[in-house]
Amino acid sequence: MTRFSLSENQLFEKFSQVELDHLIDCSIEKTYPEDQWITHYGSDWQYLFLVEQGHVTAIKESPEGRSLVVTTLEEGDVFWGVGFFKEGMGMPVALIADQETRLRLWSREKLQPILIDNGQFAWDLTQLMAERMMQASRILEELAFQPVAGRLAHLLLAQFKDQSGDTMARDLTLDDMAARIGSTREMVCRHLYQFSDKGAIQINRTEFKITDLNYLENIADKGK
Amino acid sequence: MTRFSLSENQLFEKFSQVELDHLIDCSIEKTYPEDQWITHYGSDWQYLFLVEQGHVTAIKESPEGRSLVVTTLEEGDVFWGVGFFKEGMGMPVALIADQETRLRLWSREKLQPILIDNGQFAWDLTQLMAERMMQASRILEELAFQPVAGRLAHLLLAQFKDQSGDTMARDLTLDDMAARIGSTREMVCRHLYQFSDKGAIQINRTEFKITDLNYLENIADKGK
DNA sequence: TTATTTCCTTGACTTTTATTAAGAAGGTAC
DNA sequence: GTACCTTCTTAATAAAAGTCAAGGAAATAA
Repeated sequence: MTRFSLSENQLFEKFSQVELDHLIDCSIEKTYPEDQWITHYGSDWQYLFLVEQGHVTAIKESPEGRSLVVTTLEEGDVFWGVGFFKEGMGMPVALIADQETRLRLWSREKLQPILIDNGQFAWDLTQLMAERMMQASRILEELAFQPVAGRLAHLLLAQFKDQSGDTMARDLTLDDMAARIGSTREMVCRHLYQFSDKGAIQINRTEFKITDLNYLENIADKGK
Repeated sequence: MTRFSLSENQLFEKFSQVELDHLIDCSIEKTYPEDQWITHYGSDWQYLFLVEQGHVTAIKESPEGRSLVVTTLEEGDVFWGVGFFKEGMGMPVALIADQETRLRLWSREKLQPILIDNGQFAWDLTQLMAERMMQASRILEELAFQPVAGRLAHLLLAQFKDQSGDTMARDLTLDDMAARIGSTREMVCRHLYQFSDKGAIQINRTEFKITDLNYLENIADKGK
């Protein structure tokens, strides 16, 4: 049943089996069906968790209905609510299981004493936090300095660079892409066909292919 | 000479005098003249520091010459280069002393063993990091969902709300404001006079006054 | 004081992005 | 197959943001 075990994550690899067992004792295992909200924006959610199975999207939503996907969490990823660190701080994003997902959760209450007791563990956690901070920083930069075309080119490269030249099914909807770059489906559609006009990609209603990595990289690097 | 002492900062308040002395022994004190660059974007800068005196601006710059002020650090604030946590990670912002500034710096090398040894210290540091993450999150939200007018209104409120009704000197230049909200001086100027047309502020070349907090708050809350 | 520099203001114009609306293609359920 | 639903596509239009250019006010230096 376990798809992903604690010891495989960098954050837990330094623990002995006994310690791991204790950590598991302190944790809650919880399964979320597809499209279930794990926590909402603004809620005081005091957990740190490991994605043992499935897939989670962290998303910001504006009251006008626009949304921005900030990060996605895969099997083996560790994430947290800010409330885990500072009581009373509301979630800066909502978390949604976009497949059936199993999380292993630790409440602040249970884990904090262990962290304070184990400086190495706490230190390793700061490193994870630093990585997340860099992620946020990159998004910030794109949003501040890059036009939509650049952000879209970057997204295409990040997601499909390794399959460059292959014809792929369009598994991300226009809305998905728009949410990842902070724009609208229409803009994404238009820019995709613009890329196509320039020969950078080939695209139709259901599939597409990257034909000129170089061009996309140029577009993505504008403003960098 | 010391304007700000270690023990005044929340991060260090739990240490005994002996420990504080040791921390000071491990640190480097460095003074930067006005407008000096403390570190550049992208550099592998492995320090955590306390601002003992002066004022530091953390800024992102695009090659096209636009810039975005991400945060400002006052006396007593603690900040760090990402390299302090993860070797090889380049600074996501540049740091500039915008007055004569004295920092107390700890290299990763010197402080990491102390953190690993002292879980409480490491835990307290994670809290600071969580706060910074929230800051970044708020900027992200504004940039993604709020138009320039909203971001500007928010800036005015954040900076001058408490002096609402008073006539103030315009100490922030248009460029300063533009950099804080990710826009251009012309846009800022235009929106300021637009606010003035609506009776929300009074403004001339050298001074201004907030006359309708409510109006500004409405504008700032659009998209929230 | 005069010269010089920095900063503010404005209008005209361009570019980018978003909105609205309509229709078509593909997939799914019956 | 037909009806229905979702997603994609495109055009027209509007709104927002940015750029360029010019001129003027204030501050600073000589």
